[in-house]
Formats: sequence, structure tokens, C-alpha cells
Amino acid sequence: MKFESPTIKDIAKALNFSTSTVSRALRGSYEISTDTKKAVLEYAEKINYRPNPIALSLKERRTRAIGVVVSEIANNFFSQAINGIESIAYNRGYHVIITQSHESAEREKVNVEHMAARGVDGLLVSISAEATDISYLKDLHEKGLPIVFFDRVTDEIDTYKVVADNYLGAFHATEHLIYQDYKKIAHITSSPHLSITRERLDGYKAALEKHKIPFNETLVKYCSHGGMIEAEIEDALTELFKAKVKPDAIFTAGDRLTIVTFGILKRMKQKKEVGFTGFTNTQVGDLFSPALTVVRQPAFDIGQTATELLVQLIESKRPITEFETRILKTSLIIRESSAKKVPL
Amino acid sequence: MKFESPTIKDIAKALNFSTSTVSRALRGSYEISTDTKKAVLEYAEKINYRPNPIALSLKERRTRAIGVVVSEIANNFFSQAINGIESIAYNRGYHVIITQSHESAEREKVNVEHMAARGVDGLLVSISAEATDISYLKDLHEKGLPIVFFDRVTDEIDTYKVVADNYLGAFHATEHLIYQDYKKIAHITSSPHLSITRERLDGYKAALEKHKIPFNETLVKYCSHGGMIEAEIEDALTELFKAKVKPDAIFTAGDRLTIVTFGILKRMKQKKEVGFTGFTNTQVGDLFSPALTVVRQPAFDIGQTATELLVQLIESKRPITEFETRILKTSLIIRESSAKKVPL
DNA sequence: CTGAAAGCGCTAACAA
DNA sequence: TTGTTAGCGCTTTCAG
Repeated sequence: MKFESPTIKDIAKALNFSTSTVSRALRGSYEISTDTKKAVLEYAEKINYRPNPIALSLKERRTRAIGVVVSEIANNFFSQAINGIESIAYNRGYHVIITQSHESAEREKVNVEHMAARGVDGLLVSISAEATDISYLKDLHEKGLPIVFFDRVTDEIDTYKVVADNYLGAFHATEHLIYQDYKKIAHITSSPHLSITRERLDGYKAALEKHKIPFNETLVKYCSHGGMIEAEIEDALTELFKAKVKPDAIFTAGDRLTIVTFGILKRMKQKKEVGFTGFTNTQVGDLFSPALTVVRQPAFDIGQTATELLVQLIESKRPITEFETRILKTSLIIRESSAKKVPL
Repeated sequence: MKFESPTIKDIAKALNFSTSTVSRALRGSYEISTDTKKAVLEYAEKINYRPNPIALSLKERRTRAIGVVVSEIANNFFSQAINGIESIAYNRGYHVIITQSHESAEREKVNVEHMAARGVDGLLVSISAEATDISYLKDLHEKGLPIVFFDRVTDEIDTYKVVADNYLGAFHATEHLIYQDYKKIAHITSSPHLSITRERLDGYKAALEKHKIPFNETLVKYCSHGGMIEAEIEDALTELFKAKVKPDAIFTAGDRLTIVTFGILKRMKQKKEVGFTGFTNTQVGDLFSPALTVVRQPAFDIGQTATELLVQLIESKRPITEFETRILKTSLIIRESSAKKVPL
């Protein structure tokens, strides 16, 4: 089944002009007579002519498309970030191609390379939990493909980055738990490769230190699949509660991680006893039981900012060499799940 | 900033062949000598040659891309459906372009036409709540663009459709509420234009009828923006509870609708008194308070099935004229929110 | 077995 | 003001 659209040629033939005249008329070139323009425009309208963007891309070496790689869209943070991305891209005349890595390094690579080959003008990337080797990204970047990282960033590539203030977000969340009289705060986090993991861990440690609580390595659990594998989290929790130093509170470091951990805790009937807070952008934290204390990232803003920077990169005439990392504030929304510890 | 990839020409020049020889060698044509092939392949590998898909599309009039239009990805049903779509598309060699209408008819049209112009090989569409005029879709379809509808379908276009069994899903949910001794069951639903709205309403009515409960028009509230505008739902609820016949239970007809309604009810402190169930694919219904009784759609399956049918349509040599509508079963997951009515 | 040339839809330098 | 032509990267007749 083919599906044909009218071309410039059709217009030219019908009106007895050359294709170049039609082309120019269509784009309102000043060197075309008003009559011709009018005739062409009218006829084009009549047959519902649409320029073929593929041909345009081939010619102009640009597609006006930007590619996005996230771990998954069924994640409150990313779906909100994507809305931010779209909102900017849309009125800058770009369209957005979304792909999911599902936290798989291989899938991420395939997606990126597909989009690069397909000729996106630039890439918005949030690195997957399992990715360790990002040399393929580095190659593309060195070849001149504009890339902006958001949320999960890397030091290995020098470009714009947009992140939440993970350090402070984690710091405040942890300190909040401390103020609520929790002392043995476990931290469940994602793959240690990720920037967000390190930053949030650092914030957690800093809060402990400030309040003279010794850091205990066994209270930190890494889930290298970022919560995609529920058993991983279940194991982590089991270990935590089997250890001699049992946690009295839990602080989780990612959207999926938070929701899944919360669910497991509830099933384990541990819910009542432990304080709980975590990074998540869920809209329904207040509907949970107990209502969830959360660290919320400015996902929409992050998406918008990253896109603005990317478009800037794409459209800049001369290579940009000075890059900044934008850090946006998180907010701590305090609800029931982190309520003051009840003395035993 | 441009970002250049090696072309066939580069290979030809380096190896002193014509571009056609290189092209043939690359695709392993039988009429090329083994030596030549080997040389070309090796060199291509060495410089990391990738065929330019844009040029290919221009030539072959196909892109191996399928376009998706949903109202929003931050919706459990759609993000799960998209995962189903991707899973099939991916291993059939298609890539997936996702766009969101945000329930806006205009945005939907822009997206569809952009993708059509951009040359997707086919479209997977779930109609937006605000769409009334879909003649532009009809046009494209008549011109030969393969389209499969899923979830929110239309009678106006004859093609494959994949939906959940909305009628039975609504029927069972309503009947369940009736069995729990609720008698005045309100129905909060989306735009009356949508197929899912009609089907679910019919199921609701049928259950009432079966149990000899008179249908009361004032208990049905239409939110034509499908829950995108919270005030709309808030107004609906206020009206319901101000009326002389107050509902003792509520049945909601869509993912977003369900979550938002539940949240508002909770804020209104009406939660305790009314039975509640609704269509939603949330994964965390059991974490809510009260835990949510839900009608769950086989979103992943719907996505997969729709994609299989679309690929079939795209790849079929001769036009297909016999279309079916696949109807997949929903499941009712019973939890606390619909617990038996406490007698006053 | 290999090359020259045309063409997919469009733009732009060059001619007229 | 308009037409001719070449070319973007690739495939594919048609000729050797």
C-alpha cells in the first residue's frame, strides 16, 4: 500500500511553471510576481499540498526533530519531564521522538544510534541505570551531534546538563527524618554508576554527619536495575530487616524505587513501624496510606530547560565550548509517612 | 553545527569503485565479486558506515516508523499500551514515534498531519476526548495511510480496531457495587463523543436494569476534557452531592478520571461514605487509602495487538478490506473502596 | 562483474 | 520574473 502526496512537480505541471518557480512561490520569494504566487498558493491549497519533509531533510541535513532517551515513560518524573520537553520543542518547530531504554544499556545504544542515523538534530539523554560504557555517545558527540543531558548525567561528555539539586534534596529529606527522631535511616538507591545515585547518597551522608549520626554502610542498598526488578528491592528490604542494626526509617532515591519499596513495605506489614520518604514525582502521594512524604523534582522545568539549551546548541552558528550545568531546586512535601517516631 | 556521516560516495572514492558497485556490495548482491564485496564491507566497517535512512526513505517511500497518538503518556493505561506497541514494533524493525494530544482536537490534528507528512508507514490512534471532526484522519486513510485504532475508536473509518471489553467491564463493576448494597450509583465519565464513553455507559445501564434499579440521568456526569481539567470533575461532584438524590457510590470511566475523582473525594471527606470503583490501570491501587477497587484493561495486550494488525496492514501486498474489531477482556480487582455498604 | 545515469522531492546557483 | 541544472544519499535500470 502506498500513499502518495502531491509534489511540487504536480503543481508545476498543472500551472505550467517550472518546479523552481513553484518552490520559490511557495516560500514567498521576493523575486516572484504576485500573480504567480497567488496562482501557486491557491492551487497548492486546493490540492492540499504539503512539502515532503523527508526530501527537505535530505537537502538541508536537518530534520527538525529531537530525540529523547529516558528509561521509561511510565514514570512520573519522566512523563512530566517529557511534557516540558514537548512544550518547548513544539513552539520552536521541533518534533520530539521519545524512546525508552527500560534501564537497559543495550537498548539505549540501539535507540540512540537509530535516532542519530535517522538524523535527529539533537539528543536529550537521561542515562540508563545499567549503562557503564557510553563511548558511543561520546563518538556521536564528537562528530558534532548536539546532546544535552538531564537528570542522569555524565562527567565524560562536556556539554549542557540540567539536573535537580539532588544533593540538597536528599539532605533535606534525610534531615527531616532525623528531626522526626529517626536514627537508623536506610537508603535504598539505584545503580552506583548513576550521577543521581552519588549525589543523593552524598546528601544523605551530609545530613547524617551534620547531626552526628555515624554513617553505616550496611544501611545503604543499591538496586542496579533501578527498581525495574522488584525482587531486587525485596531482597534489599529483607536484608535490611534481618540485619542486627534494623532501620527505623527508609529513604529511597528514585521514582520507581520509591513506589515499589512503599508497596513492598506495606505487604511486609512493616509500614507502621518505619518512617518513609523518597524521591518521586507521583501526583497521588496524598492518596496513599499513609500519605507519602516525598522529594519532588521540578520535572517539567527540567525538561523545558534542557530543551531550550539543546535548541540553542542546534541553532548556534558557531561551536559552543562553554557549558554550564543548571541545577533546579527540589521540594520536600511532608505528609504522614514520615511522621514523628513513636517511642517504643 | 553539522554532523556528517560517511556516505557511499566516500567508500567509492576511497576504493576506486563506482557508487553503484558499493551500493550493491553493501547489500550483498550476487553479481558482485567476493573480493570487491570483502573490500567494501571491510572499509565500510572501518569507517563505521551507516546508510542514511533519510535518503532511503526518500527513495523507498517508506520510513519503517509508525506513529502513535494518545491523549497523554502520563496515564497508566497509555504508558502500558505504549510498552506493548514498542515491544512488537521493535522486533518487527519499526521504530515508534509517540505524540500526545493532551485531549485537544487541534493538537491531535497537527500531530497526525506532521507524522503523515514526515512519512510514517502507519498510525496507531486513540482519539482525543475533544475530537469531533476526524475528517482529516479519514482523508489520510482514504489516501492509503494504514491506521489502526485502539481504545478510543470511531465508526467513521473502516479499519482494524482493538479495544477492551468496555461494556462488560462497566457492567461487572456496576453489578459489583450493586452486590455491595449500593443503590444510587453515580457514573462520572468522559466526553460523550468517545466510543469508550458510550460503551461503558451502556454497561453501567445494563447492570442497573438487570437489578431493577431505575436509571437516573442526573447521576451521570460527563467531563468532556477527560479529566484534564480538575475543576470540571470538582463541579460534577459538587452537583452530585447537592442534588436531592445523592449518590451512595461512584463509578468512574477513565484512568485519569478515576485518580482525580478519588483525590477530590478524599479532600471532600466524602471518602468514607461512598463506594468507589473506576477504570484505571494504576499499579498502586492497593497502596491507596482506602485501597482501590479497579477495572483494569489489558493495556499491554491492546498495544501489542494493535501493532501486529498495523504491521500486517502496512506489509500486506494487496489492499485489505475485511476488518475486525478485537475485544480484549478487562478484569475487576476488588479492594476496600467498594466494600459493602454500611447500613445507616 | 562493474559503471553511468536517472530519479525520489526539494532548493539554489546560475542563466536568461 | 522565470527556467535550467545540479545535487542531497541511495537504489536501480540499462549498458557495457
